[in-house]
Amino acid sequence: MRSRTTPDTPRTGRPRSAEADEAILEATRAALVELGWSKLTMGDVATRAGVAKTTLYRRWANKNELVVDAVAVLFDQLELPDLGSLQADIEHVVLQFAGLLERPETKTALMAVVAESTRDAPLRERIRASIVDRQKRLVLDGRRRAQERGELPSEREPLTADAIDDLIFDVVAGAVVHRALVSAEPVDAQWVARLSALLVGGLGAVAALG
Amino acid sequence: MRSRTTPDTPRTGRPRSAEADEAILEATRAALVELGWSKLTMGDVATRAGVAKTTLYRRWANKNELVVDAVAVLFDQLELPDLGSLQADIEHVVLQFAGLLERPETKTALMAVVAESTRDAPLRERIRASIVDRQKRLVLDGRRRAQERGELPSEREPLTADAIDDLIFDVVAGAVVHRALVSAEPVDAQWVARLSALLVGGLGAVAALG
DNA sequence: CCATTACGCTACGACCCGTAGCGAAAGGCT
DNA sequence: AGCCTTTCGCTACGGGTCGTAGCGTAATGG
Repeated sequence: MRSRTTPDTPRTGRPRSAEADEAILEATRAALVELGWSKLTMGDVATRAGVAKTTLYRRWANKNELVVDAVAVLFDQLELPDLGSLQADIEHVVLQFAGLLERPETKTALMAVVAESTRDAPLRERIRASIVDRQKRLVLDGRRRAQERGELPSEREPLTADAIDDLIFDVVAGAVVHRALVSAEPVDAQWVARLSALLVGGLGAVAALG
Repeated sequence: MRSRTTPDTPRTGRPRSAEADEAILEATRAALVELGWSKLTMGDVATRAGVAKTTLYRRWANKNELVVDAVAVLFDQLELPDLGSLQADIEHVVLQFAGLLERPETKTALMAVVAESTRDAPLRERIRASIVDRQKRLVLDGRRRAQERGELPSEREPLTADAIDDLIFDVVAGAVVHRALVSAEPVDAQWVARLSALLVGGLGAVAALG
């Protein structure tokens, strides 16, 4: 966590209510499901959480940061069990990610906060730290495992390896998001099978570039 | 075009001002550059366009539809010149698309309207018709040319061919958008070269699935 | 018991929304 | 020409949200 506006925890005075924290985040998710991003208001969230509006503003400066924190915890579920092959690992994590994007909270919130982040560097950093990096770690773990199995060669140039990791991440995450939110079509097993085949088949060609 | 709210063009009465139309769309783009999506207001756009606020609402029901129309024309620039090879065609169109996403108008607007469209089916359809389909046609043209050159086999199953088109489209568009807006890193020639190598190398593996 | 901070509550100015009502302008129709 | 119809600019309005200020009260630590 460690993300909301808590610059220096004071050692004196009444402490912040942890129950209020969780109630606010839960109320935010509920409001996202019910109203969506654009119709969600701070006053409504406060009412749902049984909390005064001023209590919200003591913790989050604006709607953007509140929603990022409310949605971020959902991405903690993402895991990468070792299924024995690169293709199986890819398919599993893609289906997991797609499952998250099916949820109405994330569907309406994720794109909205990313859109806002194009003009708000601190927000972009907050999203990166609490959501994006968590996904990216799965790519790194997947590549490491595939190398240990001998499915992928160990890249000699660390700079190139990083660039390929970045590419894979943008391709996988971007494709799933685009399929789910822009094309608005289901991320089903067949589509995932084709995507992972494309990746596994294409990785060799990319590595050959050097 | 043919997108704004003009259900049945009446043949009587004072006609709508075409100058006002263009002034409003231009003012909308300017406001997007200067203020971004979230701080753009209908009143401000009207003032910039030198037009009354009521004139806006006679044409567009809300901010979402106005912004979609204002941004859509930018996507008319996308073209697919025949560069002689599939890889060259891919790299060219990806760089073109990335150039569009670099512009502050599209950067702030595209994700925002897509986010809104998750709860607004008519808006989603409007985006699809005026923006997404225009991009997708490039994919179809590119595949047809590659087949004519003998770079790609002609798929026997039309259903499979459509599914692969969909996949390619989501992968390319999704990867570029994710790279530009989420990872917030440049879509430069080297990244594009790796992406197109991944695609060209992986297409064979996907086709082998049947 | 005192300093300090969080809390709930109320109230407030500022802003934006979307619409109504008006008189004037700009076309088509006969 | 005269009439009809629709658009235009303008003003004004109720309704809603924002983010903050001010207050008295509650909950900690020294």
